Amino acid sequence: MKSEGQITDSMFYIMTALTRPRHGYAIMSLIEETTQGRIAIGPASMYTIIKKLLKQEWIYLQDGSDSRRKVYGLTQQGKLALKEEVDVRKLMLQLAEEGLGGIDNE
Amino acid sequence: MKSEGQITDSMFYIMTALTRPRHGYAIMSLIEETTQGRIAIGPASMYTIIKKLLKQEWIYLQDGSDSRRKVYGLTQQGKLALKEEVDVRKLMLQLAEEGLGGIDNE
DNA sequence: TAATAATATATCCATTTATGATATATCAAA
DNA sequence: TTTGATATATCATAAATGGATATATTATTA
Repeated sequence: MKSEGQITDSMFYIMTALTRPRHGYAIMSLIEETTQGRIAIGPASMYTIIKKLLKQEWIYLQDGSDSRRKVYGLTQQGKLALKEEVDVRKLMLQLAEEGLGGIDNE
Repeated sequence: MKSEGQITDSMFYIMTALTRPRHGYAIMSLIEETTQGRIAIGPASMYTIIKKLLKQEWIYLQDGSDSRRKVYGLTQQGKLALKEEVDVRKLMLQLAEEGLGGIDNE
């Protein structure tokens, strides 16, 4: 895929979870619960992506987080990036639904 | 992510494009055009994924395809898989939109 | 008609991403 | 007090991705 910082699936899911400030473990749980276990991001992926998002300044570490519960949130940049990503994903979803809807035969 | 055959972004895009039978080059073009260039899948990724989807029997090679234009389409299995994926993606999109909508402050 | 551009499939290989396994520590509950 | 849940973190490996490149065909156009 193109563009410097492509938003991967996992990044998208994590950023989505962070539209409300959450700590890492809560992010994983939310995604797993929301998708009824169909998508699960393990700790390795999680913290890899968290690091990347921090460096990119799309998320921030909330002040007052102790080492036990590190709470992250989306920065304004992060929100903008997510908004754009939502638009692209909506487009593709629409296409998929149109396609699936129109074909009942083989 | 979990489950044997996780559907990646690129797979999803390609499968979406194949809700209507298309040959490889047309798939790439469609995705690039639809997303206004924001997502582009190169030939390397394309044919890697095509192979995988064929093996998985989520797509089939249409009879009568010559070596110049190999037309692929979704199998019933493929359609089912795509449908499920659409549902999960819809859920996450909804979450993202709710989250973005609700937060205007920092 | 010769050359050029667009169409189309295909693979090599380096890079980037993702992830299972594992470690460590804290807290709650039985 | 020990078991299970919560929570962060990393290593080593596996998987996915993409740029570059090769090759062939078809269409265009000078």
